[in-house]
Amino acid sequence: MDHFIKNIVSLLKEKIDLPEDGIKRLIEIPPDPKMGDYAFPCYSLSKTLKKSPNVIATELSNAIHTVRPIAEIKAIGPYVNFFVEKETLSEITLKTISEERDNYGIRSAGKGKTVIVDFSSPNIAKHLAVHHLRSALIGNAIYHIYKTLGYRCVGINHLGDWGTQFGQLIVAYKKWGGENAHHAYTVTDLNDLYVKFHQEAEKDPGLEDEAREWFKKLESGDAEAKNIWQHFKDISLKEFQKIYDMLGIHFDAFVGESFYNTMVQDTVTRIKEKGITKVSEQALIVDLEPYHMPPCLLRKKDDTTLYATRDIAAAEYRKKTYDFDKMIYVVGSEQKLHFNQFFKVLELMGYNWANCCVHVDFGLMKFKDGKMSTRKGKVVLLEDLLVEAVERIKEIIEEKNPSLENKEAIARDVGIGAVIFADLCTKRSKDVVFDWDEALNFEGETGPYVQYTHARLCSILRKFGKPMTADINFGLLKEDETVILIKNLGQFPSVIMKAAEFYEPSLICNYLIDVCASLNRFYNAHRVLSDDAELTKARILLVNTTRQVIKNGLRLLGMQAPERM
RNA sequence: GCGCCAGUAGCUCAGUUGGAUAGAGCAUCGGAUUUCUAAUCCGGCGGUCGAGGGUUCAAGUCCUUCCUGGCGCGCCA
Repeated sequence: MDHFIKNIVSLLKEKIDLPEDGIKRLIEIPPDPKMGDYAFPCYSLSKTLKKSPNVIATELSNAIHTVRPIAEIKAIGPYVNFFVEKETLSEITLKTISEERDNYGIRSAGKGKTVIVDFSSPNIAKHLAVHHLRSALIGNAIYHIYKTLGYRCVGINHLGDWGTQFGQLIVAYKKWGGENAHHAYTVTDLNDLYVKFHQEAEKDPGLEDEAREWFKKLESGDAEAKNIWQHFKDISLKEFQKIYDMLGIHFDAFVGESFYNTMVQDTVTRIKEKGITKVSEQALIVDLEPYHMPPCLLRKKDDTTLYATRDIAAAEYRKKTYDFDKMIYVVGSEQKLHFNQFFKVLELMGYNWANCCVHVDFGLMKFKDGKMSTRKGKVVLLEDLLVEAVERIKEIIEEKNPSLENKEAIARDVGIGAVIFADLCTKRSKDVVFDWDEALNFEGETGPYVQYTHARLCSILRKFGKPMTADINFGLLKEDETVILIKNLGQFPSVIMKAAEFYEPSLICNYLIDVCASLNRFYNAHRVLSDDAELTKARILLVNTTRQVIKNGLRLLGMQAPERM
């Protein structure tokens, strides 16, 4: 907590020839609370003072004296260790949380600044599958994390709704679409048409030309082509929305690639005017050789543009429309090179905001025995996974808490939450191997563990049933399990800051696991409700603030915090 | 071939600006409940941190070479 560190720095700065900031940076938290609450390592001083760090630590600890709220100063090896008054620690932490409630953790670091989060961004006319999960969940979490830090956030779903494949689909639809005319079209039907097109195209290569023809019509605004394409888009969006609703994900804008179709020509002209383009093998490129990258292709030899061109146009448009301070692209790491190239082109175009663009990449999702691929039909549909997770939770509820009211809704919150937590729990950069059993295993460090802990706390508060107060005797919260928990609670704001700095939602997951583990240790060792009214009041405050922190943390991840389960 | 990412306990992973004894969960073995939800908690077992070399008082963390796996490398997105 900043409060104590400030006090420690002011004690140390009298005796140490280091800037305040330097001292502050060195202060750390000892691995074992028995050693102290904060520690100052003396290694870096030993060079200038030409003494061993142990000697310096001893001398320093003798030279400075305790002042409230620092209770004790002790040299242990090369460290000066500080013990704070537990009462003050508890009071500051718990009062802050119970005053700020749902706002605990909110900061104003981003006040007045705008962040764009470009995430999920699936291709239309295809199902959302489990490998689409990561971008959606990581992006959603980052959106919430930045919002908590006071940024104005704009969540954009950059739909893949443009390209030659829509020419193919139109051809297939016109030729064989009647077969499904007896019912409302679904994404499955579109998928079937897509597969059928590729089967037929092998026999009849003329189909590819027809498809190119239709895409050209689409590009030039042909009414029939546009109507059919719009129909595909409507069908897809309707299905996507159903999944986003299940996941509790909201976008501020669904703006697909098609939207930039009218702008790309101007964009290309602007790039050309900068004199950074050249023609190579009939294509228009930006040579990135000086930056040790392959060239960025802007226009194919048939004069049509590529996705890099559309990305540049989109970036220009977004800067103009939203005047963002940061733009975050949550896209798989297989596109790392693409983003490096495209950011470099923005820089070469002279946009000083180019370095405000960030590619937040993540490892890909694979099956145990190979890659996922829509072409081979080797995918697990996202909806199937979510439904299965909810079903599985329902069985567990039936077994453990059959009298629970509102089982459906709670199973939904817990099942979906389990999937969200499992996906966000590992660091972004790691590849994830999808395994049904693993994805649906809810024991140990999982979403249900966190939600269950939350539900138990709610249960205690219900049973207590009286108004709570932060006006308690903080001296009663003194056991080891209690103090560790309180210290954990106080770390929440800095964990959010760190998660934002590294674009790493997994830090929130790890933190919540920590808090819950501390809580459960406390829960097992001490009774909250007892005949001792003062002690009960104090522990109730601890229970309520812990509940609040868990709830706020889950919200950052896009998860619900059910009060019973 | 070149570039990027990953490699830590049997399995899945923490360990971010180099610091005190490398930590969790799962699995396995043993224990805790007259109790606020046992979807919990405690203990045992389990490690040449992929390998070698280097920098440093100090390296899982930084540099370097190599090994393994994944991804990417001009007209797909």
